[in-house]
Amino acid sequence: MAEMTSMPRERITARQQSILKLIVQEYVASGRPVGSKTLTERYNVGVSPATIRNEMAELELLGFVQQLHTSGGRVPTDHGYRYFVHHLMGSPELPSGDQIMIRHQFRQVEVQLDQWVEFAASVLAETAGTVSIVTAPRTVVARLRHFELISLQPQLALLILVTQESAVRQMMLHLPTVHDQVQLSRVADTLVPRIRGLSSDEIAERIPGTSEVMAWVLEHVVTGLRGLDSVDRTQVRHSGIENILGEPEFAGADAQYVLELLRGGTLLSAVLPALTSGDDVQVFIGDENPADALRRFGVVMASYGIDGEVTGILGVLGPTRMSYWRSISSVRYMARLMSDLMEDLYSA
Amino acid sequence: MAEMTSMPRERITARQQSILKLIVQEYVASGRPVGSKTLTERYNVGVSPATIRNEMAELELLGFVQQLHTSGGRVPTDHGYRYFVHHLMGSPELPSGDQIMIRHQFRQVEVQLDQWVEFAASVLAETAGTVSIVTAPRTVVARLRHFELISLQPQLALLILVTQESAVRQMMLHLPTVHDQVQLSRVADTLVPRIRGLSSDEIAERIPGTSEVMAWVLEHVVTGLRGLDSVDRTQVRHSGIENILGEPEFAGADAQYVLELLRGGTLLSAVLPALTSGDDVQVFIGDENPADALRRFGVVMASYGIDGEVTGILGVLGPTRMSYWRSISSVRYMARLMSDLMEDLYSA
DNA sequence: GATTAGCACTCTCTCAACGGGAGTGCTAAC
DNA sequence: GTTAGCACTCCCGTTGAGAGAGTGCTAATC
Repeated sequence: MAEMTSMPRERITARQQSILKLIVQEYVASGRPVGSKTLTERYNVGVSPATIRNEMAELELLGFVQQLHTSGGRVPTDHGYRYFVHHLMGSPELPSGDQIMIRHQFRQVEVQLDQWVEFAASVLAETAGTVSIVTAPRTVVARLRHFELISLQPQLALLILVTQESAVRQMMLHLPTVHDQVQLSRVADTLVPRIRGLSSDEIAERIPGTSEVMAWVLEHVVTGLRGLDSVDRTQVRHSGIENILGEPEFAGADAQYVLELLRGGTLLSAVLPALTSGDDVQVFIGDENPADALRRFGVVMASYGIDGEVTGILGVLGPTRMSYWRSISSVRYMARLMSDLMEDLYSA
Repeated sequence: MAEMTSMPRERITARQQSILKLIVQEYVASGRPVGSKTLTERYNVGVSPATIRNEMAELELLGFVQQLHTSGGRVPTDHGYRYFVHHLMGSPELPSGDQIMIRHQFRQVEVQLDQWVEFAASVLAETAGTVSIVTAPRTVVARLRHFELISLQPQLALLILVTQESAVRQMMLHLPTVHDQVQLSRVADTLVPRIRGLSSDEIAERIPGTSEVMAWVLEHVVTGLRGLDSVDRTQVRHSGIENILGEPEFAGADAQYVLELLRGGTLLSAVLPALTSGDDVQVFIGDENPADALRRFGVVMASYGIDGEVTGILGVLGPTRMSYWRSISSVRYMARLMSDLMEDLYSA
């Protein structure tokens, strides 16, 4: 079964192709094994059930479909899905109406990274009709653009960091001594030009040789920047669990399992290494998944952002019996949209 | 059934009380109707099953318990739960070990409102073992403390608002003309002292009579402040859906219903008007719920914050058959904790 | 030679029947 | 007032029959 991960090379006839296509479509829609008779009834293939049966038997021999029980209908194998995705599905593009609508919705949202990530997750879940997951983009290494100090109480200040990539972070800062807004502004005005454009490590080297407050502030600037270096767990959003609760595959306990996958980070850490930086969508079906925990699922993922600068990951997770057309077109479009948004933010 | 919302006044004997208590506890734990025999087997009541049966018949007459089917075990009624909560449960307090642990965890989290709200939701879900919901605190009316302008691109700036209550909001600002950081800082320095302490409406009146950029900036300060006036939809967090997925009450489709309640805001808008500002936890059981949509659930809610200044709501939602002890103690403690955190922020 | 009609067969799914188990109310004895 | 015993009720898991859908095979047809 290991060599199943390679692309199928078998030649099958045009009629077999169209039958396979119908089986996949029908099974995805109904969730029940597909028989020869239902096929002739529901679609107008030009041939009789008997002919379909012969072709089905052949398709089964080649490993594209499978019988769950003797004399039950056929169900696509992972292999069959893969063939469908590669050769029969066509090029999945979201209807341009949907594209415009989504882009418009994003204009309504407050221009802020957090919001985008969360919103992307919910839009993706809805258009794909499955569970979605989106990580906040991660810069290779965060560099400071600006920071501000705002006095909240005599010994408590708000520190606001802005990176080159316009990621923003706020932190409370308990000060060692009493300072008012004027003093704090002076501290910021002095420090900012000296550390602009530097990474956390570079700033850390310069801490010595400044006053007590300044050292204190710098120290927290460094920790704050460090936090922006790596993917933050709270910055991974998922959405759309309700979409799979109805599916027969996920009766009760299995939905819990999916939540585990999403929340525990299993999905991400499993998929991450397999995600080549090739700029298109990647599809993992059943057995092909890089982790055993995902063997029963279909996963469609893409990275977004600007190569070498900021990159994030987004994608969907569903039963192997999912609409790959919807999923792929949705993921592809969302990745493109998020990349565009990053471009807007980053191009200085 | 409407008068059921009032507190039960019936006098029942001490033995009936302890039997009712056992029925509630056993039913909450097992989920199956409780019979006289199981009770004597599992707990050592000093009497025989027959006696228990007599007492149960009496309890049923009084409306505390109910038989779902003839000759099935007994199940508490909403009335019975209410009596249990009021008279039999004792005073629910989280074990002090848990209290310390939770408070400690909050120290680890970044000091930021968003984070607190999200974290509170997840902690509450876990300790209560149900679905939780937490709203961000809302100020009666937001008043500006400070704002900053940070240049991102020649015509794009980041506007950071800080309210008196230390709520922070960032917004992207497309500028009508080109400005650099120095110019923007000057704008901020000029405006801040003139509008400090004012609400959005008060600032709106002063817009005329300033330069083009200033008017532009002020306009956005006003919209930004307005956003902080009201509860933001994205600022309502819930957590713990996985906790109810396993329960027999929520096989499949019903879990979707709960998600609807949480996300659509039905829960909040139903419970909000009924939440008197009395500072303790409020419990709605089944029929007592202010909205029909919640009739099958138990809801435990409390408001937190500082009266008249900042208030938010938090609570849990579960099947009527839920552990009210756990829920109430968790909600009570979290409300207290969040209030303390608000106090720290607000006391200037 | 490919296609199709017909047929016997297999397997799942639904539904009714059934018996064990748990619980009840009642009566009579303690 | 409490309890043992008993007849009765109802749920629930199992079983078995029949309907429905699907299959493979063979023989006839285009």
